[in-house]
Amino acid sequence: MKIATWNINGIKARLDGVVTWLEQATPDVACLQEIKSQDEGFPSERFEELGYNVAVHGQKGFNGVAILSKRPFDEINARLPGDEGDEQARYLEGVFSIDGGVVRVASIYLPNGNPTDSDKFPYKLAWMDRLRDHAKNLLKLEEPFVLAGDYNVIPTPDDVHDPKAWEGDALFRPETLAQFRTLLNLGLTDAYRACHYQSHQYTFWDYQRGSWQKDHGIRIDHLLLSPQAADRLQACEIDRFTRGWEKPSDHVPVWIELNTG
DNA sequence: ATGTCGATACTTTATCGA
Repeated sequence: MKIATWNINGIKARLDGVVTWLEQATPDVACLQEIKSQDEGFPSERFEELGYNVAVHGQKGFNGVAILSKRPFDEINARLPGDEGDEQARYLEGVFSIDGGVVRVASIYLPNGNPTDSDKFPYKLAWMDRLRDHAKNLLKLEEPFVLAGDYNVIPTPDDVHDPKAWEGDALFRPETLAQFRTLLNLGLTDAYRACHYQSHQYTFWDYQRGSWQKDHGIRIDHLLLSPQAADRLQACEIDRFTRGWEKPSDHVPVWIELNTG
């Protein structure tokens, strides 16, 4: 079972690219972030034509997450628990039947948090608290689950071209990295790190300053696996090639292959 | 210091968010 995540930076601007990638990569589940669309504006029909079931949690103009799945959804849960007043569309979870059980997949768009002297940074840290609490509850189910998305977290200096250049940024602040480690320390596995020892492998290159041409990237899109999912992990790869396409997203897809036998 | 995108609105240029 191939499960992918991709921050597409606007579905209206990226529809043709997403369709092309889906036809080439043929993921069973694709988690999308930053759709920047309301539910009713999301082009579900284009994906249904490709054989996908579609779940959308949208918002006008900003944020927004979706899940495309070749298997039917047994369950769909939108919104991260822990703050009823949070109106930002950043979390969507689907449950799918596999042979002998289920697999749960979440599409996550973790807050950016910049500038760090605004209320956006404490919002990011609080959101990470909520994600950790939610993950802790999911772990009690002892199911395979995958938390996939744009974490807006550079886990270590090995995941950025120039650590100095990102010093003080919300994606690389010590508080952010500590929160991310706390999440991992519940017993989750960073799928890419489990499959690759190479450092300086990126999933995002800024549109500015020729970042792509100079390979000045960061690794901020992650798939975190429960122990039951990690035991089934076969592969994890970054589809770098989409960054060289016409009208690219600033992020590229990351995917795993899970043995669901 | 700046460079780029995408979406939005009292749009045709500025603003915000990233």
